[in-house]
Amino acid sequence: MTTESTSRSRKPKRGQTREALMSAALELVVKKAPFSALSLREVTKKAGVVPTAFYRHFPDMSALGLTLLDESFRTLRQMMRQVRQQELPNERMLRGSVETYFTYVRNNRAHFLFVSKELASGTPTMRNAIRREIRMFTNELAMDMARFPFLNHINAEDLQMMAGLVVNNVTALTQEMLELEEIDETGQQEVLITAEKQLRLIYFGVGMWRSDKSHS
Amino acid sequence: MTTESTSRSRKPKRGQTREALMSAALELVVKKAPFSALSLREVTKKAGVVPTAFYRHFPDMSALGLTLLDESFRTLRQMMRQVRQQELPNERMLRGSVETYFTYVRNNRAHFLFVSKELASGTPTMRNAIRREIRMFTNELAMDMARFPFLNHINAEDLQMMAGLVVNNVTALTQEMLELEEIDETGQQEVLITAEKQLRLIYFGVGMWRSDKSHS
DNA sequence: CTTTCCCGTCAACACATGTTCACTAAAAAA
DNA sequence: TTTTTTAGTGAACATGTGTTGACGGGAAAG
Repeated sequence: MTTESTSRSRKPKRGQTREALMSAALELVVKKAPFSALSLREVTKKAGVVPTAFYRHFPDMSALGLTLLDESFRTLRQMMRQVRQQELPNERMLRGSVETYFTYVRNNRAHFLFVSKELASGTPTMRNAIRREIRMFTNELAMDMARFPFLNHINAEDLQMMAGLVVNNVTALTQEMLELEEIDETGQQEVLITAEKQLRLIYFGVGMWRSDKSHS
Repeated sequence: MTTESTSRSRKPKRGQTREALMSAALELVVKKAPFSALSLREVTKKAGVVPTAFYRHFPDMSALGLTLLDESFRTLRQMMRQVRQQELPNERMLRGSVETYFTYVRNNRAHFLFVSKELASGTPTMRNAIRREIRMFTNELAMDMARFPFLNHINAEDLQMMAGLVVNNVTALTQEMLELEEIDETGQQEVLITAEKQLRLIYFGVGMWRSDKSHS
């Protein structure tokens, strides 16, 4: 027995209350409302703890929110790393990346949902943090693309634009996927196929790119 | 004098309270929080009316929300109509459409912001209504594209996919634009340029589209 | 051992919230 | 005109909220 688990109203829960608070909040966000609509008491109740215990771990709700955001970012970066270390771009790579990505989304619904909601409805602090993170992803993607042989005739600015296009779409499709029931296999498969098609269009459509008339 | 405007604690405000409530709520959403975080009393206070007066116009807050959504949709459809009745696609059309669209966004910040926030953080009812509306837009766009001469070799399914790509991106760029300060002219100009570039890539990149190997 | 400190509990507060009810003045209908 | 309907007000309620303070048990440090 590791923690003397009588499980019944034992008082000090050995630092695991903090995590209980975090996952309680996360659950509530997933199945109820934006984080800003959660009340401290609500969270502590769901965590099985008295309201005042909250202050032992966080100064206030917004601190909890930022911690949750950090945790989500860790998930996101881990995903990014895994997607990036795919091999160089042959025809198959695209499908592979898309699949690993959306598998990640499925396995981390809560975090993706949290970020997605906060991006639109969070405090300015949160929104900025998320948008900064997304901009970082975009930059990394642009750098990766610069290494693709069939894209090496594209200048840096256009690569950035392309990467933005990709990220915007993946983001949108992610939100679409998150709206689906977890059971809806066919729906999820459709999103995946759409994603692959759209990315294919972006990647290979860029081949037409040549110096054209208008704009500076 | 039309409405006997002594303006000072005059009692019946002739049906204009309803609108006051709506725009009060809209303002609060714009500069404070998601709609779900607004309180009835907060709204009535901002509207300059006693809390109980609310019930003369709406059964509860969620009804106000739906009304606000309706109003926003009217704005959105009007915009769509105006963008659609642009001429057929020469090189200039793209820029023209992009400009009219984002002008609309600028002139209706509140409505676009409201919809954008509710899409992510609203009640399921709201989210579904918005997604349905967006799907409608996408379909109309696909139909419009079908009439473009240089796209008439694309089958319906791919057109739908293309339209989705366009809508996803415009949505994302809209949110980006809404994050900018209203004064930030250069920032807004940049978004506009990016938009045009990205759309150009989508529209003309599709020229490469030919029956290729993989996927069903 | 004793002391310290972490961490959960309980009681209590001041305040904001949604909603009710009865009341009334103006506008509209008769 | 009189009557009815519409749309505002005020007092009052039960409940939910963030936060404070003093208390105490168990784990870790001395």
